Amino acid sequence: MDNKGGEAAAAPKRTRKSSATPQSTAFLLAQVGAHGADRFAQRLAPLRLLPAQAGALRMIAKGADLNQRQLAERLQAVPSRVVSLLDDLEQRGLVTRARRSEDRRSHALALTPSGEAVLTQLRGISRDHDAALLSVLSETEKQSLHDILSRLAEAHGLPDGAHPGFGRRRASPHETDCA
Amino acid sequence: MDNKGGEAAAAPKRTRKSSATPQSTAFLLAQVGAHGADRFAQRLAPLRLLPAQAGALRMIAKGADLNQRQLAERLQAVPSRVVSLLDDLEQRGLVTRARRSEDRRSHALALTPSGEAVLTQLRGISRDHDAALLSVLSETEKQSLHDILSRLAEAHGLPDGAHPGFGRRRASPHETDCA
DNA sequence: TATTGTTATACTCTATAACTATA
DNA sequence: TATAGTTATAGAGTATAACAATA
Repeated sequence: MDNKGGEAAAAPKRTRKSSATPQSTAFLLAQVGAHGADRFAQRLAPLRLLPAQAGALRMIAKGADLNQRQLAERLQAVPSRVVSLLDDLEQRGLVTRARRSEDRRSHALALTPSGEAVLTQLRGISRDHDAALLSVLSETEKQSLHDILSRLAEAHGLPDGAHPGFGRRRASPHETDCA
Repeated sequence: MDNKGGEAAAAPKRTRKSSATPQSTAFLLAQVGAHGADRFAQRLAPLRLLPAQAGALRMIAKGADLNQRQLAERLQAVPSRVVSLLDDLEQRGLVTRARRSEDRRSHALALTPSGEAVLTQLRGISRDHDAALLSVLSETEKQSLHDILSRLAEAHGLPDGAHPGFGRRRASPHETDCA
């Protein structure tokens, strides 16, 4: 409730300098990762986009003509969750659901021009977020971190672009800091 | 729903090799961090401990004679949440709440011998978890990753030992893989 | 009969705020 | 009157499973 808006805060309440027991790497990873995810969600808030919706837009842009089943799979979310995600995106004119002629059960998902525009904004936000989160690192360190994390993601079979958190909701009632 | 039990899975469904657009470092960080947190929660399940409870035990062990208000602060959780966390721990004889003589409003928290024993188990689990999560890295890389993450945690003022996820619940209905 | 998408129900969880007791 | 802890309530969000339509 104090430095909620600060990016690289200068006044932590309780520094970890004096910590006799150093935190485990896995804990730090989870801690920093979750913090970053929260900050990212806040950056997304002005666009009225959930992290999972941002992921959906990226997925749709990449793998053209996905149907909802496939999207759910790649997002690691249940189909009914994808429905509510897409209901919103479609209503706001960012995504279209088109019944396929071959198989009229399945919806081909595609971005509208507005959707593409939002995706572009999204990319900018991602870049800003990355830069802010890693600002204290040297270029070499950034590179090294990226390499290591890629290796870990691959080693653990984490599907490309699918956040475990996409399944969850993530939205504090009072996160209107940026808006 | 496929490689849920595998640690360093050998058969990812969708490798990230061919990914034309490399993931941002922040995304990878969140992705790997969340995955690790999930796995850790699973390791905790047999002990019937929530991640936040594990954090509470560690906090109580470290800062002796905390009261609930202080614990809530360090855990970045709301006081009422701490109550339910502790209700369980106390009922199971891992933690004691002792009314202070100086200020009878405040409860001095302490670990029982059973609580100490669980804490020891916890440390073992943490070590195992760390080793498993980082098994594909060289010693140099592990060191490098730890250093970088520590720097990031400090730069962003993340309080030592407090997970942003401690506020949330985290417990899928069907996570009885390990048990 | 199997599969895609949708809806609806039931459930879990969390925070807010009222409440009690101490100070 | 202010603070520590507790309780209760209300609100948000998810998954499960039933459903409708296609195949």
